[in-house]
Amino acid sequence: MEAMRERVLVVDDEPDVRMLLRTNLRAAGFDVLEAANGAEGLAIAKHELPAVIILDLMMPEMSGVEVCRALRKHPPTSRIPILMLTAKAAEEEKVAGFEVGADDYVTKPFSPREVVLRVRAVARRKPDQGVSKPILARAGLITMDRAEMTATIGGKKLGLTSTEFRLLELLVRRVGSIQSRETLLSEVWGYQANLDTRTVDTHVRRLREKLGRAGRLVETVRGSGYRLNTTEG
Amino acid sequence: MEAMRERVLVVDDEPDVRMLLRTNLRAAGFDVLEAANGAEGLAIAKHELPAVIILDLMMPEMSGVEVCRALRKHPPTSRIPILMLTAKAAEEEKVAGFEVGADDYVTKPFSPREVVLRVRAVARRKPDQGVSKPILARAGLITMDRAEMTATIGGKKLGLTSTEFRLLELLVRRVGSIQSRETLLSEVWGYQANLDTRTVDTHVRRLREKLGRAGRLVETVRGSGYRLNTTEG
DNA sequence: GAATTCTGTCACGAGAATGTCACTTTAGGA
DNA sequence: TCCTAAAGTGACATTCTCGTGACAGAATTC
Repeated sequence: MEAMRERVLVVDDEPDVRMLLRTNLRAAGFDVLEAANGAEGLAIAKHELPAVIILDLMMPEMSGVEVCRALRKHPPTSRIPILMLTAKAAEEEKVAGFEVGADDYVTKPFSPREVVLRVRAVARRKPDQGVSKPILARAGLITMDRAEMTATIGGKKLGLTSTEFRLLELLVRRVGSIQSRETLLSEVWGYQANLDTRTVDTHVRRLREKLGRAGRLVETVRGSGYRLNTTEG
Repeated sequence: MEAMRERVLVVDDEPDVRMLLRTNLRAAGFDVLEAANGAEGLAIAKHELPAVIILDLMMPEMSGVEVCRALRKHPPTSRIPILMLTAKAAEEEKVAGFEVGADDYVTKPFSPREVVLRVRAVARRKPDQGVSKPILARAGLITMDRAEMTATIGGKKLGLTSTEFRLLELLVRRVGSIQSRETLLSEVWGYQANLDTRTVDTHVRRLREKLGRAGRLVETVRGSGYRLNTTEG
C-alpha cells in the first residue's frame, strides 16, 4: 500500500514561502505541516513530532533561535533535525543558529530544489538519533533508552539523574574515542555553559559509582579526557 | 466480513453545502447524518456518536467553535475527530479552531474530493483513540474504558474527573515512556492551552490520591516529567 | 439561585541535583 | 626516587524541582 510519508514542519511567517515549500516538499513525497509563527510552530512540533523542522530565523515575536532553543531543551523534540532559513548569509546569524543547535542552513532566496535536497539529507541522518522509535545504543552490557531515560547494565536499571544520563549517553554513542572535558561540557551541558572543567570529573565520579563494577569501563585518559571502553582492562 | 459503514455528521446551515457533502460522502461509502445548526448538530452528535463530524465554523446562533468546545468537553463525544469548514483561510480562525480541538481544516470553497480524502484520513486515525468501540487499555491492573469514561483498578471503579481521566489515559497509552509536562499539557489540555506547567503536578497529585496504593505507579522523573510504570518499585 | 464540584494557581517547605572547592592520591617524566 | 601536574574524593552551598495544602473562580448540579 502506501509507504509512510515523513512529516516536515515548516515554520515561517510568510505565506508565500510556506506555499513554495509546501508544494515542493509534497512533490518530493513529504507530508507537510505548517505554522505561521514561532509559538504555533513550537506547539505543533511538540504535538506532532515531525521528522524534520524548517525554521525561519527572522520572525516577529518569537524568533527562530528562540524556537530552536525551546525545542532543544526537552526530550521528545530535542533531537529533531532543524533546517534554518536565514534572510542573509550573515556569518553572525549562522553562528547564532548553530549555537542553539540547528543542523543545516539555507539562505533566502533559496532554490526549492536545494531545500528538498537538504531536508532529505538531514532526515536521512535521523536513524542515528531517532525520535519516535526509542533508540537502543549499546556499549558492552550497557543499554540506553532515551524515550524512557533509562540506562541498564546487565538488565538492571540504573537510577541516573538527567545529567548523568546525558553524560553516559554521549560516551556510549562515541564508544572508544576520547572525549575531552571541553567537548563533554559543551555537548552534555550545552553551548554556553560556563562551567569549571573539573565539574566533569565530579560527574564522572558519580557516574562510575552508579555503574558499580562497570565503572571501570569509563577510562581516564590522562591529560586528554575520558573514554568509554567496551572491554574491561 | 461486511464492513460497517462509518457515519459522518455534517453540520452546516447552508443546504447547498450539505447536499454537496452528502452526495460525495455517500458515494465514498459513508453514511451521512445532517444538522442545519449548531444546537441540532450537538444533539445528534451526542445521540448518534458518528465516526467523524464536519463542522462549519460560521453559523448563526451557535458557532462551530462553540459546538466544538461543547463536544470536546464530555466523554462520549470528546474524541470524535472534527473537520472544520472555514469561509476564509484566516489565520486567526485557524488558531481559534485548533485551540478548541479541531483535527483538520478545509477552507471554502472546497473541492468535495478533498473533503472526502480528509475525512478518510481523520477517520483512519481513529484506531488510536477509538470512540464507538470501547478500547480497553491496560497498564498493570488499570483498565480504561473511554466510551464510559471509567477507569478501574483491580476491578474497582475510580471516580475520576474528565481531566484526570484524560491524564491517566495518556499515561496508560504510553506506559513506560516519560511524558514531559509540556507534552501532557498539549495532549491532555489541548493545543495552545496556556497553563502553568505546575498545573500538571496538581492533577498528578489528585490522580495519585484516587489511585490509592497504585499511585506509586505514576513515577516522577525529576527534571523530565512523569511516567507510568507497570511494576511497582 | 444556591450548593457543590472541578480547575488552575500560588506559596511554602523538603529533598534532590548540581557545581565548586579543598584536600588527597596517583601517574609518569626527570 | 622524587616532584609536579592531573585526577579522585568528600564535603558543602546553592539552586531546582516537586509535593502539598489552601484558595478563588468557573462550571455543574440540584
